[in-house]
Amino acid sequence: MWNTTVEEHRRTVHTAILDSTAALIAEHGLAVTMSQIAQHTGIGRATLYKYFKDVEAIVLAWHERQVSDHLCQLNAAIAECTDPAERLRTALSAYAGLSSAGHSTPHTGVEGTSAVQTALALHQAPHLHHAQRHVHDLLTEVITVAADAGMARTDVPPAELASYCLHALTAAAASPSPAARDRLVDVTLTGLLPPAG
Amino acid sequence: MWNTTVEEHRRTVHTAILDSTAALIAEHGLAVTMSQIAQHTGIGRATLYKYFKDVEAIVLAWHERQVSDHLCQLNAAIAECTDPAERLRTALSAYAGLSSAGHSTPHTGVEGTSAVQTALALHQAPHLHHAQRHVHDLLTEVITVAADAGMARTDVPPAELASYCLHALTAAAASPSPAARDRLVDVTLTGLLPPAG
DNA sequence: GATTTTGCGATACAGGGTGTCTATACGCAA
DNA sequence: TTGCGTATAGACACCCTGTATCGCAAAATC
Repeated sequence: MWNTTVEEHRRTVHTAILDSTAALIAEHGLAVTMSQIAQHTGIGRATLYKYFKDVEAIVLAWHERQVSDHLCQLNAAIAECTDPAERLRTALSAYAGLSSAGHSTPHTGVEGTSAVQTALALHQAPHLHHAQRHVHDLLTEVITVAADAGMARTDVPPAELASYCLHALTAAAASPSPAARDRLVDVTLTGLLPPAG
Repeated sequence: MWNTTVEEHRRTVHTAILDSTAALIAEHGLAVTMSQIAQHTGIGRATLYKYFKDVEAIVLAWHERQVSDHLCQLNAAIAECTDPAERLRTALSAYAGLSSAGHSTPHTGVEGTSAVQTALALHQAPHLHHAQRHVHDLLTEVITVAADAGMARTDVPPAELASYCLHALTAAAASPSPAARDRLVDVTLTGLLPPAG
């Protein structure tokens, strides 16, 4: 496992731990032990404690990495869009796809993140995790731009609208059908429209 | 603790276990042990195993009871309404209030159920729990009636709309402000309207 | 190339949670 | 009152945890 330098080795082990944890969670659920993670990663159990304090820290780090990836994909998806309305729809559609991504590819060990996210939220309810907050901020910005262009309602704070979207789109995890996902995005998008009359 | 008959005693202990578990979860999060539950309930740890197989079974039973109560409150709330549109708004508003109920009254030990619900969903993803499905069915029926009356869109299956509502309204847990909750209900309700044009 | 530094694996230990077995005490029916 | 079913608590072995320690290998430095 020793590649070149020390720091790179630590980075390799770090990601290997996160990958192993993801695979174990996908197989056995949230009831993962430090022993299982160490054994699956191929390192000593005591060594694992040099990298992470406990299981929760590992799961949290893994979730953080997942959401960071989602954030990058979201940024990439809306980068090409110039029209505020299209940017908004693209963002929602991309997030809906990410929400249901885990269920379609269980082999990769990428479970749905929403369950873990809310499970962890019990302990750290007050402040959302960094990456998750970044996603919220990104969507808030997109909605604000759309609202300035008259494409979204202004009687509700954009931050609340973003929270509404993020929660509503998690329903995409229940139905992996792409058509259903499109319908969900459409319905969610309708909720953002200014009240008629 | 022995009241009258045996069966009633078992029922008393059963509810006492669920109450203790709720209190412990509200205080320590999901990391609850059988030992803690037994000690807090005032019974032997081995006795606890006669009532429930493991912690997950207890949490699941508690969640089932919570959702059942929610279902009753929903039914009571919409019972007085005759107009389909008002029935729909009342149902959504009531559910939004229930979603954020736990955070305002931590003393009662009634934590927010959404986090536990999705955390448990990791293990039993395919089939929702009985009571939760009942809530979904109830909302589906309300939406169907509203759609028949022309108050809701018909291009999306009512079941999907119900799922959309249930997920979107869980955003109410983030902001305990009643005004924000009303805005959320309004936005969610807008998503149910038929597409303009 | 030798020395120092650092990371790593293995082992051992105490503390606590888990699951099960068994003996005791009590309600209940005959 | 006697026997049966049942609830209950104590006890046992097992596993996980968190930490401390030791020896080894490899990197970093001189």
